Amino acid sequence: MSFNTLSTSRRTADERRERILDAAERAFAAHGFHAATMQHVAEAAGMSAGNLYRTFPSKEAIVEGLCALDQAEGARAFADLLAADRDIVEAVCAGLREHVFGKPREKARMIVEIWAEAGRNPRVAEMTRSTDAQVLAGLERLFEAAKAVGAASPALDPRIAARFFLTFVAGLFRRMATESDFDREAETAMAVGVLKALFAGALAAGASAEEAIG
Amino acid sequence: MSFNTLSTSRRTADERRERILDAAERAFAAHGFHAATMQHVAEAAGMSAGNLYRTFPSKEAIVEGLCALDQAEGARAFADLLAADRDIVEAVCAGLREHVFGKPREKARMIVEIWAEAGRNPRVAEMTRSTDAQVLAGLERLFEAAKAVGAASPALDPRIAARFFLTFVAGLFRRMATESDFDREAETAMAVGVLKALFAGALAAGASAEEAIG
DNA sequence: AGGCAATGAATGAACATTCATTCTCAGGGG
DNA sequence: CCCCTGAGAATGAATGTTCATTCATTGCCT
Repeated sequence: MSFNTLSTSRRTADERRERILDAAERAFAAHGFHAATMQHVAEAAGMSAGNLYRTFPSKEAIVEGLCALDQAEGARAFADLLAADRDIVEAVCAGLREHVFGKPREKARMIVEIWAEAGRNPRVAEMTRSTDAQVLAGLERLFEAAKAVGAASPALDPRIAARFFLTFVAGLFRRMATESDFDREAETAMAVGVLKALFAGALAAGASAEEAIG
Repeated sequence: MSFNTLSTSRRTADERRERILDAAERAFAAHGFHAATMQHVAEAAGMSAGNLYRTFPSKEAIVEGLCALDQAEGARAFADLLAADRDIVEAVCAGLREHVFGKPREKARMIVEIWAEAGRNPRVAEMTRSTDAQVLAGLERLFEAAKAVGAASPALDPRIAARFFLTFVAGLFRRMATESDFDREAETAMAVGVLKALFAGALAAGASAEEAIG
């Protein structure tokens, strides 16, 4: 029975961990990492403050656990994108709809909070760096694949396109986080337009400048 | 002489204010608004903690004063842009070089910090909202002017282009803030490419999708 | 002297963390 | 069937620290 006991305790420990991180996400999104108290987190999790320490050794551990979770989630969303078998442009649009515009406002706030924390906490900085690198590499492969099947202009530079896309999506999150009247419909339309222009080769090095006036 | 006395005391009060906000910027960029202490700010300003209260009524007032300053600075940078008499595309590139890529990393961190703070402090939220609105309106006028003089494609939608540009620049700041190896040269090149494509009409509603494959 | 600036120790509140205590519940013996 | 026991889970009051804010005091300039 030691197996059973172990697996049971494992499971409940994981559940508790998940429950606390879920609560922490709400508390931290509302107050920020440093202004939120352990009381806030405990209240959101429906348990006492002291009990949090049975699962996490410190407040900072909760912060870092949450950052890791969010980063992993972002990376997973991109992995889904790469595995898609549909039309590539369509797949990217769908990913944007679901994993960017589909997120609640608090999620965007949490992401901005993590960016700020990355500026001070080296462990969090390393998490964002590593996720960025993963996403950039994935996007690069995606654009290469799109070129290979003719879904993207041959003039497209995959590396530059990947950096552009990452930048653009980051900007979308910042605007979702701070604009209370963020218009998801209108912004989705803009994003789709941007994507199509990107695949059409608008960003190809130097080439587009000529078309401007002529 | 009451005039003199008044203006003298005004000036020194303003100087002190400026000096404190300058110090606060450094302290807050390093620790974040909530983890930075009044001691940190005082030390950075070269004065005692108690003395800060002769100029600001509270820590929060310093935070808000700093946010206001940064937002005003951003708005001013855009105003410069609008007043330029050069080629419009060139002026925008120059503005980007100076007011985005030309800023030190801490400035970008400060901006991300302000975004995070806007999520909790309504007064800060209002500041960012108002600056965004100003910048959006300015950009819209800029794109309209560019179309009028033939510097931008007639197909360009100024409103959409303005929203896109704001999003893109926000993403650049986020990446400057978090990427320790941010390559200003390479990113500037990318940004210039994006701008040229934008002016060339790449974002024109629907039109660009067709060019993609054909 | 006298007022203005600045100091830094003192105050009190807020908070992360700890820990003695209480609760819960599964199992077993009467 | 009921009571006991003990171990893991959970509580919440206590602890010690950190920090914003205050204020009595000191220095400085005219």
